[in-house]
Amino acid sequence: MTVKLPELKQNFTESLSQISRFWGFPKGMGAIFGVLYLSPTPLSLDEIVEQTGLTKGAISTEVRTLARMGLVHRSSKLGDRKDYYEAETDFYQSIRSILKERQNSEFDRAVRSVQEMLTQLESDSVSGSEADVKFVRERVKALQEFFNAIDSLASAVIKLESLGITNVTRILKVLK
Amino acid sequence: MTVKLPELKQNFTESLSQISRFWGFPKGMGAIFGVLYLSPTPLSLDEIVEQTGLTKGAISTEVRTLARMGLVHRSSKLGDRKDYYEAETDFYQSIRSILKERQNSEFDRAVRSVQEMLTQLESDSVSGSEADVKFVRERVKALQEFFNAIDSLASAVIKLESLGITNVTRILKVLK
DNA sequence: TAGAACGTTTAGTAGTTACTAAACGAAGTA
DNA sequence: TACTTCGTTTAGTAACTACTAAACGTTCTA
Repeated sequence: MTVKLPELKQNFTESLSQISRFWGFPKGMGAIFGVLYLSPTPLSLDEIVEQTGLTKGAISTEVRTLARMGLVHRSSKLGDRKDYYEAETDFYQSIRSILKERQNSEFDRAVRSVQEMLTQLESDSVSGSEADVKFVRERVKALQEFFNAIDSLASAVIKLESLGITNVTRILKVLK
Repeated sequence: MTVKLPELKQNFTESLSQISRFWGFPKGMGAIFGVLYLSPTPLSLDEIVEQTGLTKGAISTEVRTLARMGLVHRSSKLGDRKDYYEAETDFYQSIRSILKERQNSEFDRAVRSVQEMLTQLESDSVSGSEADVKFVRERVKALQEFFNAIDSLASAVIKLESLGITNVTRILKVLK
């Protein structure tokens, strides 16, 4: 038995919606990316409206954050007042932009705050029983080191300049 | 100028709350983990109530999901009816449990769904213009390969048996 | 100038989430 | 037995989120 292409496309966008929601993004974002990703040509805002069922307003705002994350690109044709959007197909490129975007975020602020605590703890400027301070210092330090490791891993991914999937497989071999 | 230890601990748990929320978990979870992580001894439910300001009910449920993720461990003393909780300090161990937990989740279902589409597309069981089908097939395939790469990376992390941070640094050197 | 074709912003809403307060159950103790 | 002392479950709520519908501003066109 055969499946019709438009039907399959719809299933695809639904899957992307779920994935989007799972990672804490609005499901509409996944849907928008989905239709753009499966479109051979860039789509206008109204075409996205038609294919997702969302309203212009919602798409207008969500497409902007998608662009900020580097997952879609906005372009325009000469002599055409519409904006056109297309999906980024290099996912590693996207990851890079997302990670850059997350820089200077609430997350980073919190991590920096932990870093400051550690320096305080290491400079003996914390009052309390010797043993207690030592214990807390070691725990905080361990967490800080973990954060650093994650951070290095992230920036390592950022540095992977469009070498694609083969690179990841290379890493995995090393891990064996 | 010096800071008092309890004050610093409180700042710490607030930072963890923010980090928790950033990753899509309730901020209470971060706070609970925070006080457990900075406690030299396992804490009872009521002690956590006291230090976080949350109610027993909330902690009861959230501590359970923390345990399921392997971030805290529940234990009990003989002749003491209370349960005691302590934080896992091997973060790589925790990551492993979290990733295992996320297996069989909504995320995985969606990914499998995409996998099924791909097999359909590759077995010529999709009706539509030749060029269109080909285009969609290639796009879906690229996404699928990306998912596989991420998945391999995840299971590679799972396999890192308590080798700690040095291992991550090893990986990073390879990436250079 | 009026009007159409865009994208954006705003006000309002349905649904969800992270809690609290309190009832509940189980298990030990007098 | 009744009384504590635990942890759990449930009902309700305040705050937030992802939207919709519609007003709005801008730019092109007649």
